[in-house]
Formats: sequence, C-alpha cells, structure tokens
Amino acid sequence: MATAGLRERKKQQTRQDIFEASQRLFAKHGFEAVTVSAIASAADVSDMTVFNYFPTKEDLFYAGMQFFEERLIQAVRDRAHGESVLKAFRRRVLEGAENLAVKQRTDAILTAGRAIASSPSLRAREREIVDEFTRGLAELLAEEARSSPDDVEPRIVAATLMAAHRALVAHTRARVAAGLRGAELVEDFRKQGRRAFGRLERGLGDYSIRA
Amino acid sequence: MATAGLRERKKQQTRQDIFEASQRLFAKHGFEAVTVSAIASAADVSDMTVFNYFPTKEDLFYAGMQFFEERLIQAVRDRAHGESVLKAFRRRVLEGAENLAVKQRTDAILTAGRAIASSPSLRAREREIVDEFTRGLAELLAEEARSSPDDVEPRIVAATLMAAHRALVAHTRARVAAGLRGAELVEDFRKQGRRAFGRLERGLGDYSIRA
DNA sequence: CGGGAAGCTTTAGTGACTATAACTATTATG
DNA sequence: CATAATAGTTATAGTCACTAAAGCTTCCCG
Repeated sequence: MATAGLRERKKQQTRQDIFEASQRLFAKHGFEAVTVSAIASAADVSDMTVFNYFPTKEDLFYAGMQFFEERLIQAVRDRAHGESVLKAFRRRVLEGAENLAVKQRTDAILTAGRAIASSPSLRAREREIVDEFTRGLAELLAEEARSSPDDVEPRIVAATLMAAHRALVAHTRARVAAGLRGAELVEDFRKQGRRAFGRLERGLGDYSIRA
Repeated sequence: MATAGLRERKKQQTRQDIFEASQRLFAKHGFEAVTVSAIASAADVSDMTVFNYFPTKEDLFYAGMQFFEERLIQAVRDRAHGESVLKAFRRRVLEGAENLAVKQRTDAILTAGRAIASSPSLRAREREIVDEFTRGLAELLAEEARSSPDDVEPRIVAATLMAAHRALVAHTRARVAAGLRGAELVEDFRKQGRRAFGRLERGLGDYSIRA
C-alpha cells in the first residue's frame, strides 16, 4: 500500500494538487468568484480532469465534512451495551468540543462560514450531504430495530438527531462569526448541546403549551 | 381587487400561461427533459419573461407546495389554549388525510413523485423550501418562548417537527408508488403519523437501547 | 394625445457540466 | 523487450440555466 504503482501515486498527487489549488483560491476570492477553469489552471490540469476527480465544484469545498458524519454513524453502530442511540450520538457530537478553543479551528470555521453564507449552491450541497447521512443513519436504525422497511420511526429518529447536530453547527458558526472564542466558545457549545439533546431525550410533549 | 387594471390582469394571465404550459410539458416529458426555452415557446413569451415570473425553473414545479407549509405554521401560531406546539402541528398534518383517498390526488402524487425522483435539482429545491419553513417555524417558537435569539432549542423543535412532516410525505410518496390506494392509504398515513408524532412526544430517551 | 414608466424582448454573454474521440503514459503479456 | 491493452488526460464542441444591458412596446395618466 506504500507504493501502489506509479499510476496510482500520480493519481493521488493530481487529486491533492487540485484540492489544494481550490482551497487556496476559495480562501482568497470566495467560492462563487472562483471558476472551475481557474482551479484547473492553478493545478495545471484541464477542466475535464477537475470534473474527473470532483463531480461538482461544491465537492471540492466539502471534501472534508463527510468524514465527520461517517464517524457519527459509526459511533451509533458501535455503541456500548445499555446505551441508547441518542446517548451515543450525543457523546460523539460533544466529544471534540475542546478543539473549538484552537485558533486554527475557529479561523477555518469563519472563512468556511463566510463562503457558505454567500453561496446558495454551497448551502444546497450541504443539505444534500446531510440528507445522505440522515438516510444512512435511518437505515442503520431500521436494521437494528428490525422495523418493517417503510416504517417512519427510524427515519424520524435519524432526522431528529441530525437536526440537533446541524442546529449546533449552525449555532456555533454564528457564535464564531459574532466573535466568541476560546474557553467561552467551548462552554457555550457544551451548554447548547446539553440543552438540545436534553430536549430530544425528554420529548416535545411539554414544549410550549399555550398559557 | 376584482378589476386591477388591464396591465395587472395581463400580468396574471401571462403568469398563468407560463405556469400551465410548464405543467403540461413536465407531465408529458418529465422535468429535466423540458428546457426553459421550450416552456417559453409554449407560452409564447421570451425566455427572459419566464425568469421574470419564476426566478428558477424549479419554482414552476413547486408553485403550489409553499401554500401547505404556510398553513402549517399558521396552525401552530393560532393553536388553542392548553395545546402544545406538537399537538397543533400534528393535528394540521393529519387533518387532510382523507383527501388521500381521492384518485386525482394520488395521481398527482405519483407524477410529481416520479419527477422528483428523477431530478436532483428538484430535490435540492424541495430541501430549500423545507429549510425556509423550518427557519420560519423556529422564529415563531423563539418569539413565543422568549428564548434568547441564539438559543438552539426552538430551532431543534422546529427542525424535528418538520422532519416528522417530511418523513410522512416521503413515506406516503413511496406507498403510493407501491400501489397503495384509497382507504388503505388513508389508514396507513394515519397510523404512521401517530407513530411518528408519538415518538417525538415521548422523546428519544428510550429508543433502541442496546441489549 | 403626448410623455413617462412598466414590462417585455433582443442580444450577448457567463459558467457549470457533458459527450466524444484522440492522444499519451503506464502496465501487463508473450 | 516489443507490443498490446488500459487508464488517464486532453481538446473540442456543445447544452442549458441564468444574467446584464439596452432598446422597444404597450399602457396609463394628466
């Protein structure tokens, strides 16, 4: 696996070149302002090659995000005995909280947030990715619970957990944009996380009953 | 308002012409296969005029859907004393169930479902609309609960309810596609609806605890 | 009925993405 | 080691949604 043939190595190199060129350009000019042609030129390949490696321009941007969501599903799959789906999910979401204190991390959140805020197509792709993983999680839950294949319950549970996760991400982006940093940010994230998952755990039955 | 000036009437007529032409063509050839130019020709206007009335091609397709979601939010806003947000939402979602027994309705679900299934851009637009209404509902809840403006709780609750609604829609589309009709369809919709909202009401605390 | 504006159209483009076929470098084969 | 098969890249030429700009038509109102 170390040396996988010249051809394979070149491929990985090309992929990396394209990805790095795109990140550089996105950071400098914003997502929309950068054309695929510009990325191709910067990486010294043809437009077609960019599309070979990344089917859409948005995929260049989100090449990293998928990773986290995959591990989120993994955490549910591998949860300990006696642990509920929600608990496993929450644990994993809140796990990396302390990373939010790292400057590099907040900087990345800030620039990515700006790009997303100014690009409808980027938001569309983000929703699409979330949808994919929601479906994946729902399938896992359906399998575990041996529910009939068209039961809505696992889908609802999956969508609900993902919604909590996404709301936390959105919340954090907003707070970073508002200037919150360091220990305070970590603190806020943990607090809102407990709040969010606590609400789901208890149910919505008693939420906002009209006086 | 009856007569709003010749100009206004003509505008409405043009809008209607474009909309009807698009529906006719979509039904015959599918969504992707119909170009905006073709719609413009069929409605006897220029391409630009189509974009004047409908900012995107997808808006032609979803011109009706927004209406239902607006009323959903309205139902929450106008709920009776002593009623929880969830109960109001559920009541409204399950209210029109008997319409599912009408052939015309299932036919529409079927053709629309096919178009959506075969068009990524249509799915993207659907997610976008759902997102908009989720945000709208979250704002209403935040206002009512007087929570601080960046509290995640109202957003989570809104997203959760919408997720339930969407899961039911998806489920129903699938069941219709599978051939379920009439009273059985209505029955199934009601049952799954109770199941979905019941789960949210009770909370996820006890869902799928590993044995 | 003439001036002004609203709205439509034409024109010309941008930019993401696709199909196709040729070219080139790598790998496998006899 | 020559050669054939193959994977990857390229140029070319296009499609389609959507936009900007500027002129033209139609309608309204004074």
